[in-house]
Amino acid sequence: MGDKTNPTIFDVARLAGVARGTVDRVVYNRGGVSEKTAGKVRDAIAKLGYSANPVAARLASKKRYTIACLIPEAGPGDYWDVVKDGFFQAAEADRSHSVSVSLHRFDTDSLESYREACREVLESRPSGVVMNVVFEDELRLFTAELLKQGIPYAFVDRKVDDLPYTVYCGADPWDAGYLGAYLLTHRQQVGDIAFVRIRRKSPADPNKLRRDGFMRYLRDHLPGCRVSTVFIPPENPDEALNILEDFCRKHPEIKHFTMANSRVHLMVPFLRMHPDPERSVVGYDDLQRNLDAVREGLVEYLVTRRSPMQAYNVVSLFAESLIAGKAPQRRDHYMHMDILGRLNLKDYEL
Amino acid sequence: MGDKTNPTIFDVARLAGVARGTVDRVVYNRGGVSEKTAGKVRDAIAKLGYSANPVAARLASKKRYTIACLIPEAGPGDYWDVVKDGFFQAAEADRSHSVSVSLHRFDTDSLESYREACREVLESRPSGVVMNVVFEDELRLFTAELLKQGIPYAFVDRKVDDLPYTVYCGADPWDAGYLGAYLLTHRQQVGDIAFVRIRRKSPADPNKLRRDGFMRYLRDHLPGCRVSTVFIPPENPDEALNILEDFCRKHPEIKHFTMANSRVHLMVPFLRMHPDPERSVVGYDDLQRNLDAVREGLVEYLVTRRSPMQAYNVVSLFAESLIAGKAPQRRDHYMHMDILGRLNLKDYEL
DNA sequence: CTGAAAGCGCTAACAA
DNA sequence: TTGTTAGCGCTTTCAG
Repeated sequence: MGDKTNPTIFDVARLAGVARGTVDRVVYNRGGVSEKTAGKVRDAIAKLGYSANPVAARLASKKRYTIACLIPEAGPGDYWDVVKDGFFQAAEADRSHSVSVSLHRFDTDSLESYREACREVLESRPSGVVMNVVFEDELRLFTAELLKQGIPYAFVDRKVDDLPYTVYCGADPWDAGYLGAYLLTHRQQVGDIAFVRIRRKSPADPNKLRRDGFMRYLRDHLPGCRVSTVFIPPENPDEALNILEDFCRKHPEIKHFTMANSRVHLMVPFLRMHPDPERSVVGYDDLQRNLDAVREGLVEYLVTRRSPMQAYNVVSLFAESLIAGKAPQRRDHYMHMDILGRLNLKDYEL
Repeated sequence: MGDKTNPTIFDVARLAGVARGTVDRVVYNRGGVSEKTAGKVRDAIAKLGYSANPVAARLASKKRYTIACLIPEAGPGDYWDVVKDGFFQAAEADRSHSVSVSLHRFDTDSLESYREACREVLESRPSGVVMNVVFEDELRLFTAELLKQGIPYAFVDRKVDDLPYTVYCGADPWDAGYLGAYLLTHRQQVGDIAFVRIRRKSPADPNKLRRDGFMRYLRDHLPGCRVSTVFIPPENPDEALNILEDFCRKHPEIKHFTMANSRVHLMVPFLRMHPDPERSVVGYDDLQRNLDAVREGLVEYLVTRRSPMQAYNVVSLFAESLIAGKAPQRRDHYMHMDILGRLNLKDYEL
């Protein structure tokens, strides 16, 4: 058990008969090295099993990386707000201050605002871009431009599979929907089900896959079950309350409710005013307001993944890959879906 | 927004009018500094808001820390085996190779073997000790000795609250039991319940708290419910099968089973041979064999926390604190309890 | 008790 | 295209 001290760039240089700088150049393919010497260096690296010491690299490097985050606008405590926090936490966790994060937001109801945000991102000449998928066609145009400019990008939450992104962190929305349906109906006497949706101005529909998964579970396990949809406005609690009350007057037999988006907390006023021990509600995502609703017993289960951690992960993995100058070990990071109920809420945190 | 470059040890030294080495001495209270200069240095540190750059520290430091892990013996894939993997992963993740881990195991049925293991640990003169709680009285003696020798220690999984440990990572076993009872009985027509236990040679009972939590839930929510206990041998699958078959012949009405330890997989042969759609089984801990049982539909829910990650966390937090030479930011790290069912198993991993 | 200085392994700017 | 070298911020040894 000799000194298990790792080979250094110096050892490689000596073995290859070149200077340390040259080794560095080939390790990070910075170019400007003849194929012949590069080969010698690569041989030496292989022979010694060398891999760069990231601690030393970070200390020596003064380079700064800026990651542009292109995500939807959100009010405080909303899903994308929490995600944003995760981004910044990752940047702050980098004690060497070599990575920073910039935010570019758009209105999910306005393609024009998305275009504008993309333009902004491009202008800021970032080292990389982290984004979500909303307007897929436009996004393809955007990534084409990024590719042309040599700017790598990563996806959070949703992705477009056939694009050459660097990393992805997220949970499969279809599976989440499927699980949600299970939690809502399993072991239950189930009549019909109410699917509560958000009234939107645009036809964008970010939660389609969750809904599909949900419906698929029902088709598989409760073929006779009927689903009624009801739309509520996100910005007007009173109106939402009225609509839900109205809906329940018309469908007094419906005891099972779900929402596919992250805002099941919008149902809270209604649920609070009309308690019903037979009712079950299942929602998604770990917003504080949703957790509160579970704690209060208004929502039975939440299907979640750690959204801040998910966001944290993309930027740290992405940054790592930028700094290391190479693709990450693993490209897709599927987050585990958590089942959150009143009894396992206590120690749920980032 | 000038250069937000952090103050360095050099800045502090200059402001305090001392040498860098001296600053280092007071930062890590290495001693050998007059109170007067130490005061000046502390003032300078406060004024500049200085905090050491861990990247540089790690690079410069040649010191090695060895963490002795004192845990029960375990066969491959058993709970403590998985935990052990987490320990080693944490040591490996330390690219600077400054921390290493050593293993000291004992037989949970033998106080003498525990004493022997403690002796071993002491002889190895480790920088710190990570351990679990089995023989509490003996453990108190051991920690007293550690204290005397100035060796800090951390707890994993279980702890003794009133001891001056450095860190703890674990989940509250009582809460886990409470949650398990909920998952087993909620929304169900519940008759009596079978509590399957491991036959042990010694009176040690590591899962008492889980059982207490479980029982408490029943008392709170199903006061009429009766619980029958059945003991199976851990090392003899055939006998276990017979015992369970026998038990079920005598109690055909019992449809709800649970085990408080990590080895619900011991029931698999029985469950496989006697399928019953009305039966529910709830177990604990994320052993591969348990996950397989869930995947196969034999066990409905598992209450888990990420055991490898939990182990990984103690070691890295503990190591961090050893290296930094000070108590960690947070001492108790309660892990979130996961609810694992067939539908959210897919992306469950470290 | 305190200061000075030689690294840790790598990066990046400059020279050759 | 390649070599050289001055740091990055901290630790640690050796003098004083």
